[in-house]
Amino acid sequence: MDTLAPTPSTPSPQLSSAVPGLAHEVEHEELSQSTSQNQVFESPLLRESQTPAPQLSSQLSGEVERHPKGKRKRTTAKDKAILEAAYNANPKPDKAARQDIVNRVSLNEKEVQIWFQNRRQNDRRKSRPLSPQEIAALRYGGMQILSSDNTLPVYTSEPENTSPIQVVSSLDQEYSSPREVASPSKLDDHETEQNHEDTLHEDTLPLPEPQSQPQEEQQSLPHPVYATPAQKQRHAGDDDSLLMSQHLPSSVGYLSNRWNYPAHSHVLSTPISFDRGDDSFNNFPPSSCSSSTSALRPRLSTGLDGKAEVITSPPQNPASLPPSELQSFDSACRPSYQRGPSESPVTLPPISTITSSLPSSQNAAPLLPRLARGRSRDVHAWEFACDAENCEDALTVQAKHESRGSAIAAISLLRSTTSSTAGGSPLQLSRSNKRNASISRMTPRADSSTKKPRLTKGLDATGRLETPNNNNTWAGKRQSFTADTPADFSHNTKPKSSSLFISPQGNESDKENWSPDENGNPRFSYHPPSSAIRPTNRRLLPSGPLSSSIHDKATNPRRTPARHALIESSPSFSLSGNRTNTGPLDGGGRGQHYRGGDKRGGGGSELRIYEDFVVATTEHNTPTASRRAPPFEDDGSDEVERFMRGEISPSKKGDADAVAGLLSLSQGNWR
DNA sequence: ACGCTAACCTATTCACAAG
DNA sequence: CTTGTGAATAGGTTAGCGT
Repeated sequence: MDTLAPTPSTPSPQLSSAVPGLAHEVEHEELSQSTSQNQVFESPLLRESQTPAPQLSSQLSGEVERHPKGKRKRTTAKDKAILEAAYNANPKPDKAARQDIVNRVSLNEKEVQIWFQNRRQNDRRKSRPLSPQEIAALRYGGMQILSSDNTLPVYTSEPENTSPIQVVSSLDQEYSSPREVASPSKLDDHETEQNHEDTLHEDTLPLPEPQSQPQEEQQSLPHPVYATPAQKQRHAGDDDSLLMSQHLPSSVGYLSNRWNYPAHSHVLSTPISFDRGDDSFNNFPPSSCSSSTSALRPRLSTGLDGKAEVITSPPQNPASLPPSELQSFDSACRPSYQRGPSESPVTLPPISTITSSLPSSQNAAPLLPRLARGRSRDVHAWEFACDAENCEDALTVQAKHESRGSAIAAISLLRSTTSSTAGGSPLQLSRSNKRNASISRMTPRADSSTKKPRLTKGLDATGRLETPNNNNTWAGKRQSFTADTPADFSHNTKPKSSSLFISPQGNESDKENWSPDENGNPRFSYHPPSSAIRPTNRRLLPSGPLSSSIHDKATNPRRTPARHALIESSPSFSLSGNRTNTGPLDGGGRGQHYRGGDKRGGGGSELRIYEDFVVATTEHNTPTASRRAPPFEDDGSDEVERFMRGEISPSKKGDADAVAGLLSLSQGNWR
C-alpha cells in the first residue's frame, strides 16, 4: 500500500520541488544535501513537529503530514521505495547505513530505525513458522479444499466442472489455489483415504489418477537443496507447508514463506512450528520425511508406487511402535534431512535469503554485509544457524512426530533440542520463546516474576523435563507440560494428550499450547476428558468446541478467510483452544486481531477426541461433528474414506469447523 | 563486576485507509 | 463498522565499552 496518502501536498514537497520524480540517486544527492543537514539528527519529536525543522521543515510539513499528537504520518511512497530498497540490501543497517538512508529519505534517523524495525518485524512475522494451530487451521482448510475437491465431484452431479474452489468453504477460498482444485475426479476411495491421511499432505496424494500432478511433483521432494524459490516452496511443503502454499495463495505468500524459511538453509528442516507442536502436528505428515516416511508409516500412506494406501491400522502413537520401528522411521526420515553444507555454520540470514529471493532487490547484497557484522546481532543469522543446527532436532522431531511419540524419542528430542538451543543459540531459543511470549504472558507463570524469565537454556524444556513432579498434575501444570510428554509416552497415562502436544523443542514454545482458562488458570487446551485419562493411545483431537467456535466465527461473513483460517480457526482448531496472541497471522498478534475473540479460548472447551473411539464418540458428542459427520458414525473403518468422499460435504457452510471437526475426527480415527 | 549505551526484539497500541 | 496495515511505543535482552 504504497498508496500512501501523499497528502495533497503530494509530490514530496520537500524534494519535490527539488527533485520531483527522480531516481533515488538524484534524489539521494539532493536530499542528502538538504536533508542530511536537517534531518539527520532531528529529534524524534521532530517528525511530529516537523515544522520546526529548518529549511525543509515547511516543505516537509507539507509532505509528511505532520501528525500532531495522534496523527501519524505515513511514509511516502517514494521514501518507502527507498527504504525497501535499503532493506533489501540490508535489513539491519548499521548506523552509517542508516544515516545514509536518512539522507535519502525524508525521515529522521529514529524514524528510519523504527521503520526498519517494523519492517523486520513484519518480515519476521511472515516468515515465522506457523504455529501448530495455524497449521492445523491451514491444514483443515486444505482439507476442506481437498475434500471439497474430491468430494464434490463425487457428490455433486457435476463432477468435473465443479470447481473445487466453489465448493470450498468460504474460508478457504482465498487459499484455494487452482492447483488444489485439481481433479475432482481424482477421488477414489483410495484417494480419499489418502487425502485423508495426509490430508494436507497433498504431496502424498498419489492418487491413482494421473491428474494429481502437483502431487507427483511434490513427491519428488526430498531434495535437500532448493535452489529456486519454487523449490523451496515445494520443499517447504514437503508436507504441510507445501500444502499450505498450495492452499494459500494469497496469504500464502506469506505462509509459504514461512515454510521456506528453513529451506533456504538447504536443510529440510521441519518448520519450527512442528516442533512446537501440539499434536496437531502429529497429524501432519512428517514434513521432512515425506515420501519415505509415508511409506514407512503404518497409517494411511502413499505407496511407493504413489498409490494411496490406507493402512488400516490407525496411525499409531509412537508408543505403539516398537522402538526399532521408531528408529527406522527416524532413519528413514533422516535422509531427507540431510544437512546441507550450509547447515553448519550458518551464514545466511534467513531474511536476507528471503529477500534475496525477492525479485526486486539486489539479492546478493544482503548476505554478505551481515556476515560482516561484528555483533551477533544478526539474529536471523543465528536463528538460522540454529535452525540449521536444529535440523537434527527437526529430524528428530520429525521422527518423533512420525513415530508419534515414543517416550524416548520425545525425550531425546527435548533434550537435544534444549541442549542445542541452549548451547548453540540462545537466539533461537529466545526467539521461539519470544514468539510465544505473549502466550507465556497469558499463562500464569509459576515462577514468575512479573518479568519475563530470562530465557536461558536450562530453564526451558530441560528444566521442565527434569522437574519431576510435573508429570502428574494434569491440571495445574502446564509448565510441566513438556516434561510430561515423554512420560506420557512411556506411561500412556493420562497426559496422553500432552504427548501430543509436546513440543519437540521443548522450550517455551510449548506455551503456545497452553492456554489459560478464562480465569487465567493454566490449563491445557485440551483437557483430557475423563476418558482422556485413560491410558491408551488415544489422542485428543480437536473437535467440538473447536468446531463450534469455529463455526461461529466462520459464519461471520465478514471475517476474511484468511483470518478465519488462521486466526480463528486456529484457536478452535488449535489443540489449545486459545491461540495466543502470537498468532502468526497476526503475527504478532496485534491487539486488534485479538478482538475477534482470538483470545477467547475458544478452546475452552470441551472437545476432546480421543484417538480410537473418539471418532465415534466424539463425533456424536460434538455438535458439529455430529452434524457433519453423520456418515462416519457407523463404522470407524471407512470413516475416512467416506469423509473424503464428501459425504460430509463441506458445504460452504462448510464451515471450517465442520470440516475441521471432521478432520480431526478422521484423524483421530487414523490414529 | 557494574553501569551505560546502542541496537534489537516482541508485543501492543494507535491511526488510517479500504472494503 | 470491520479489517488490515503501517507507524510508534513500551518493556526486555544482549553485546560492547569504559570504569
